[in-house]
Amino acid sequence: MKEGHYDHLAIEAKWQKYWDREKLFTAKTGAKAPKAYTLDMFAYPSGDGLHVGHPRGYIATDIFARYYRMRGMNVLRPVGWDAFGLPAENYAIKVGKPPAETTKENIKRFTKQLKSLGFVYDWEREINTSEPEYYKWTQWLFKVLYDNGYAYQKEAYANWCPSCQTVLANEQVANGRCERCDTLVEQKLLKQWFFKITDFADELISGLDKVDWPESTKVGQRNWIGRSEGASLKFQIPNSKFQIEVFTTRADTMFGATYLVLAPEHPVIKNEKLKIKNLEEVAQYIETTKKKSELERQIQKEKTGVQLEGVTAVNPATGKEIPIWVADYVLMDYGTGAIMAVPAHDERDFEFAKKFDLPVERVIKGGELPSTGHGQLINSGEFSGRNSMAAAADMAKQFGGKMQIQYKLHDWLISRQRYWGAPIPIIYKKGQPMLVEEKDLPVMLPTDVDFKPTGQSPLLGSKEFQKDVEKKYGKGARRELDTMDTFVCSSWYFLRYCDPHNEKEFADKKSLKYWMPVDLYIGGAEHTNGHLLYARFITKVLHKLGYLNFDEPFLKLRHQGLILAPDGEKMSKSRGNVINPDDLIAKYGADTLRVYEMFMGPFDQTVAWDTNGVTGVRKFLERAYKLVQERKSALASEDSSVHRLVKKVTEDIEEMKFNTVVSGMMEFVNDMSRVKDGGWTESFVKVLAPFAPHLAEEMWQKILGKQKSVFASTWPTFDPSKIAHTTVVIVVQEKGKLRGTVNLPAGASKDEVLTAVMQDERLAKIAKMASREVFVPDKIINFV
RNA sequence: GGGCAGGUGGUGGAACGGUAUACACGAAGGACUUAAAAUCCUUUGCCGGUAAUACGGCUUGUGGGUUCGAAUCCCACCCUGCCCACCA
Repeated sequence: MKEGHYDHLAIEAKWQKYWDREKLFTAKTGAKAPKAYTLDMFAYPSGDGLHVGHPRGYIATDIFARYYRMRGMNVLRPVGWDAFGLPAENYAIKVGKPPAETTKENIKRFTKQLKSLGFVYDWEREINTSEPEYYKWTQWLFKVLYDNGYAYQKEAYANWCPSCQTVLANEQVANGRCERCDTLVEQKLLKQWFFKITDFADELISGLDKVDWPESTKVGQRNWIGRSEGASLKFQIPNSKFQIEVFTTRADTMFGATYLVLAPEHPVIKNEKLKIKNLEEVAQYIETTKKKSELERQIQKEKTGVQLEGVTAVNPATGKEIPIWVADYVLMDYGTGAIMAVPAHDERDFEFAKKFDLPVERVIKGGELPSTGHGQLINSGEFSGRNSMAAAADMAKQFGGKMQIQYKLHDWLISRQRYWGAPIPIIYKKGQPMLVEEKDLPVMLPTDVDFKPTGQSPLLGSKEFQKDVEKKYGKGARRELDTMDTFVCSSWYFLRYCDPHNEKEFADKKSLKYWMPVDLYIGGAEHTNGHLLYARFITKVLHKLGYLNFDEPFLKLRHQGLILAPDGEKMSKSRGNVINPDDLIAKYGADTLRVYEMFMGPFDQTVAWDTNGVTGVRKFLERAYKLVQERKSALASEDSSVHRLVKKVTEDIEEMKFNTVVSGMMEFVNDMSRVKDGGWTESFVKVLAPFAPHLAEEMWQKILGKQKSVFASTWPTFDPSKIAHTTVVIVVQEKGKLRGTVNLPAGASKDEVLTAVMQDERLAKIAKMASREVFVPDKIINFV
């Protein structure tokens, strides 16, 4: 057997059992020690298991949990399963077993994988969103929202995925396609349940100022919420009772509005009383846009449209009648689904006007058309001469409009026509919805269901589901058949972790007060406009209703970077480039995998997997193991290198610069191999411990002979006075170019440095030729 | 089109006003071995120069600027990745 080799399988199994037994990471609610709530975005237990990319974030939180523990903090590091939802259900359909069964199997497999990586989760707090003990409170949450007017039902166009056979929230549609299966999404008019997230739009924006999150994530949320200030204006259709309401951020350009444009879905078009002369042509246009819709909207943005013949509207500013068009560059989703077109000062309107030869009226002085900036108003009646920015509000008011704030954010559509989710706790009686009473929660998800999606809710055929409903709620009572979006389940799970087994409340106030908010949250950046927004919204609702004493759930958020396959592509089963952690753990050990993933590159950056790099890390661990064995009994005092190492590791962990922690430890081991001194071993094992916990525990207890876990020890401190080098290398430069170095005791004066320089013939020559020199103590002397 | 993050050896990256290329991978050579693997040792930015040293020059996407000194700060441009995208 080679030197330094260790039996990772035996060592890792042994210490994993030991940590379980010792319960070192069981969180204690109410303990005096400062709390550290360290959280991963919980996993959905898919059929594929973990690939090597998944644990990257978990390794980081595990490092923090162990590090905080050693710093004497009361650590909460919980684990659970986002078990409801489409991926789990689709997998179940694929293998032809009920999702409850496959989910259980998958969780078992995931659990084994997570344990094999040596993660110290507090398994006593494990939760599973698909179990009644959990979803009872998801349903309770729905009830709280409904009772307070934050949950409502409405008929509206909704994103329908024909493949998943369900509606989707806006956040689950990307480029007009279903985020899960990439199918083109259709618009369907349906009666659905919504959460009023738009009520919190402003708070969701302002709250971002008080959290420590990546700037890109904050920007992403602000853009998604899409707040803009403007005015709502009304355009009368002559000789009718119809008015077209538009939203504009540029009320100041009203005098330049030469036509109106309606979105194809605009309801007024369907009204027969409008007497559109070319109704057939219009209907045809609407039909074609519906078909092409999202697909052709990509980059080819050639404007199309049809005029509503025989119909005009009056511009309230000019009093002139202007034409009305239908065009798909106006979206029904945003504002009122209608715009006033100002071709002189808007690029899109300009393009449209050019194509269809519509009049262009300049109302702001200067610049080539279309000019989109502000400036002095012209051709604007009594407003001419004023600054456009300052005049906007006055103008809107003058012509019957009002100032208004508009958001891109829509209310959150939470109904799903799928089986594997929490049932919505609603009963219909004579078509009227009413809440299931709290004492009757949870509404159990039935098992007598063909869970394959059909477009109808799979719960439709269940007898079990409707059993006893009439007995409780009277004749004709029927349960709501849709289930909730899984993002509802995951919008509050971090609260449940504080008190996961509570049967009376979603979590008791004391536990919430003690643990929340989450101190460090790590997960993927893809959740920016989904989970992270929803979780903040739910927190704000519960805060407003007095259930919580904070209104931001995650104080510090960081995203781990993606790990790509060695070919530089995303890992996926279909590409066949997936690297499985199980194989690596079997061959090299969990410690090696952990350290390598932290060593690969900056934590938040995308990196490609390189299995060759893994062997380098394994070699490092073996060298370290061998060295600790050799030096354990050497008598010596700690020298400056170990103080420097402790400083570097401590500071870099805090900044999440794990890659340099590892390289720092590697350098240290390389240096120490040349020194016979052994006074550093304890501190070294301690700083290694969060990264390679099994090997460090082995070193600590078996080599250094300690009786207790290394994680029960205290994190080493460093003495700044011992860090300074006693001798320093001073760089000698000529006009900034390196010419040589001199070695001197630290703190040498300029004269002492000059004396040293003069002793070197070559450097002395340079010094004599210089007119002056720049001296930086202990660093550099530059002759100019 | 907009926003954000980046561009440093053959590769992942380090340094983020003060010796650029730490650490690791890969590659080359050597030791051990019948041999291979493993391990250990040495070399490894580019160009010139030399028998080999010595020695010199160049180099952090491109071009400017600030500075005694710039990968690092400022300006302009080019390229890559991610997110958003006809949002009125």
